Amino acid sequence: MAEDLRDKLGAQHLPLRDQVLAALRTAIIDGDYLPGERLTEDRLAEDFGVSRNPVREALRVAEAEGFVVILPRRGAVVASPSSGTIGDMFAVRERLETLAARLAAERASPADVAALRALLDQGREATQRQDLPRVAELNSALHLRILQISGNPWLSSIAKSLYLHVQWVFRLGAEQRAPHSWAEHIQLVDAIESGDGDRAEQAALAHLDAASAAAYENAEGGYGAR
Amino acid sequence: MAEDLRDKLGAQHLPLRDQVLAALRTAIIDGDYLPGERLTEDRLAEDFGVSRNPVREALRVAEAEGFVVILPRRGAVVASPSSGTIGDMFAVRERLETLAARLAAERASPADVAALRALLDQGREATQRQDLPRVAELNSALHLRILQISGNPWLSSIAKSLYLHVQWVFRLGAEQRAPHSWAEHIQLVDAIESGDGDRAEQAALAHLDAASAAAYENAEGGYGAR
DNA sequence: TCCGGCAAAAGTGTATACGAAGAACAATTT
DNA sequence: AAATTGTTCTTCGTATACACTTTTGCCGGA
Repeated sequence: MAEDLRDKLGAQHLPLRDQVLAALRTAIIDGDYLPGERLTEDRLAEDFGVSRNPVREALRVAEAEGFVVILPRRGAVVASPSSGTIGDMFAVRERLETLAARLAAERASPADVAALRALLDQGREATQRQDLPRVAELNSALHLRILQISGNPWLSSIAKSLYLHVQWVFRLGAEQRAPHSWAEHIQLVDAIESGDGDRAEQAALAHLDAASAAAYENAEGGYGAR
Repeated sequence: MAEDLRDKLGAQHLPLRDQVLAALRTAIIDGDYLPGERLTEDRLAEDFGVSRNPVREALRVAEAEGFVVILPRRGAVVASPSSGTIGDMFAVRERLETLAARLAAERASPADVAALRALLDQGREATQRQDLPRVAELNSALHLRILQISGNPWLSSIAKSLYLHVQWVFRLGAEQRAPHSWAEHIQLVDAIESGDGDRAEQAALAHLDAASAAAYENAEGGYGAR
């Protein structure tokens, strides 16, 4: 029997609450809902065209992820990513993504490396076309892929969440730096391909330091802290 | 992350969903709900004596935290912490908690150090009394306190979540090691008090390595990976 | 005008009910 | 024995109700 488990379970049905959560996240990241803005359940329910229950469940997860703050009997407000936390985020990313790079170097299969190279090529091409949104997208894809190759689920899920917040804090500023950082990406993938964990970790560190420095420059124009 | 608004006014309520979530977490960690066990909403609602709504919201968060897996239209089952992830968890903890130790060393106020010393004393006392549960509790309290002193909210919240999972995977085994590890704790606090980041990081690393080694020994008797 | 208090409004927290649809399992038929 | 059908369980989304809390806005009085 060639029947797989994959569509055995109703896997293509995605619950409304997940759609609401995704929509809520992107709305917050894109700035449609501004930090400090009050998010009443009724309002969200109306915005997304659903009832209160899916909204409530999405809100609880969004709270756990740090996108909103829920005050008892007062409701939810969009969290305020004070620019002071940029340093905190990068400190954690530095620890986590360097580990990911090391593990990826030690475990990457040829197919994994090929996938990374493909992303690299697309990134170079998109950079030439000045397609900034696409570059940013590929940038995320590359890093996420490395996380995945590392094979450590904790690393992967934690860093993924961090990534969303990084994008939130300086949503456009980072895009402008992305082309510049592409050379560092090549170094990183080269190091991973070599299988040298130390070298990969070093390359990741260099990349993050550069990104961190750029982030601080762009941070000035960001949101004020509440 | 930590909004001061939270404890500003009238925040002593503690919504039911939070109580349910806490109860659910501890029930899973304590093994009252075993991995793979099916958790229907009605059943949980009855177990905790509440309606389905708080249960649903708690389940979504528990899913985000990795304690349960929710299959669309099938319901929630307790996640299976295969012992193979022990190494993954420790790899991440090593990166994170060493950073926490370093930051704590750099930022700890005298009051912070005093609080750590107090925990240390209580720990020594509890160890003499052979009060294992209390020792385990103080062990958690100490590490959590260091996380908090580090002042990095991301570090704190991520590591806190990891901690719960670590306790889950080898819930009793770790308790038996706890007395043995107390000497390492003293080294760690000493290093933090000295303000020497490198030394604190080193002490944290030594502690985690020892804990990791002990964990692997105890892991054999744990759950089988389903 | 400004202040204090009081009452209405808004909004969350919780419970309950109901219909729809998917998934699993049992029974029946071929 | 295999396939089909039917039943049951459960989630999913919706709707409604109500208690309680916080907020707001109004009103009268100084």
